[in-house]
Amino acid sequence: MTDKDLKTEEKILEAAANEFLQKGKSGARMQEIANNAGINKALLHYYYRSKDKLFESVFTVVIKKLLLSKVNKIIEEEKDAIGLVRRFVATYIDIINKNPMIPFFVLEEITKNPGRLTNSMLNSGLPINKVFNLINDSAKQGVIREIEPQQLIINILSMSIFPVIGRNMFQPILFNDNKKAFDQFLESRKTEVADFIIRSIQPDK
Amino acid sequence: MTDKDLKTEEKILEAAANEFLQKGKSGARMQEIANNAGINKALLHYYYRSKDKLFESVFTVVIKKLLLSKVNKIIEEEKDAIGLVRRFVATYIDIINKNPMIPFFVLEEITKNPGRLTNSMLNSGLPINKVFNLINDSAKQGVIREIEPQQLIINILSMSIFPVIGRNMFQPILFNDNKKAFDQFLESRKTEVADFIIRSIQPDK
DNA sequence: CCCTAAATTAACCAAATGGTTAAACCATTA
DNA sequence: TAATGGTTTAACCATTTGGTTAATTTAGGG
Repeated sequence: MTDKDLKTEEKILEAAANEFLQKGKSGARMQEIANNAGINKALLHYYYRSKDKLFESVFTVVIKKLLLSKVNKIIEEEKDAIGLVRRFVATYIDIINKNPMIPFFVLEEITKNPGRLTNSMLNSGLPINKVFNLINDSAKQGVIREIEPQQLIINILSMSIFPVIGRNMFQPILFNDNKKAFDQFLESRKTEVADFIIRSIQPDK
Repeated sequence: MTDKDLKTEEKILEAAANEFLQKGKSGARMQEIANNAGINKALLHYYYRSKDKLFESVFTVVIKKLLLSKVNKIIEEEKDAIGLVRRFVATYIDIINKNPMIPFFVLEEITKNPGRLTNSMLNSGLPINKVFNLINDSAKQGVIREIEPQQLIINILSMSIFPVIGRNMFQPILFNDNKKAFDQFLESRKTEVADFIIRSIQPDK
């Protein structure tokens, strides 16, 4: 019982995640989720009462399980600004490459439904203050130049996330729609982006 | 007749743009568009046969009218890599700030419906080759360091576009949900981003 | 082996939604 | 002013869609 319970609930969540990630909240169809989970549609409502509730579950799982975990660890561990940039960029691009739908999915929901964040995600306690302090301290010690932490952080995130989100835009325009070339490009960015950033935050001599 | 024709068609297109920009293709409702245009729903189908056709019109207008025009001009005019970066970033961030919904709107459609690009947009003849050449030539002349044009271009676009797209994510997390502070932040990026980039592409001495 | 409670399904339902139709309206012009 | 053709509307329609209900199946414990 317990065994099959979990299996069914898990199957639903997985199918729902696929559907929501692919088509977004309003584009997703409960029937489709049921089909892909290999169950009757009524069972969806048996486990998760409504589409909204189901979405909520998927959203939480997707965010917590696939994004916040590794990131937090890196921030906690790394005490060196330059090293943090290197490790963060490499890890983050890697995570996103392996789950290319997630950033857009999260972005869509947060864009169309602001106020999502303040609750679950902000409480997830991502150690943003640590990053602020590290950037400021590193500047004071002359390891990097002075720079507003927000500017640096958003630059890093932008260059890590946006290329993947905008893949279907960039690949045709900048790579003749060559999938392999674009995959290589993304792979190379794990170090390229870090180098690009580090060059820019080198202290003025 | 002709006068009122255009007025109605225009009203529809405007209302449709608002609805599609706000809720996306699948979230948009024909009834809502009709309401906001102040007309009967049947009129929508009289002028634009279906939701798809209407969306198509909106999409084309939005892209051509609001994005490609100014950008092309800058690229055509500017012959200096550093100057191009400065002007492009300032202009682009400005355009996007004034139309913050557009990037996400375009992104959503292109993501969920790839193959959109190859037709209308790629034929719009944006002078991407000019940019490639300028970057390569500038590197050869020692004005900037060697860098893959794609890396540089995508870095520029990422840092210009993503902060606006991700506003509802960044504003709460990095700015205590202070709208004014974030507006100032975006404004300052018109020069900050250019500086950040230029520092990074300075030739190795 | 039977009883009970949870799991699962088939058949429905009501609301929403994109789309259609036939009639009314309005402006132009012959 | 009456005919004409484009414009606009009210009323419908068929389908889709999220959700419900009542009945059936399944599994485990006594």
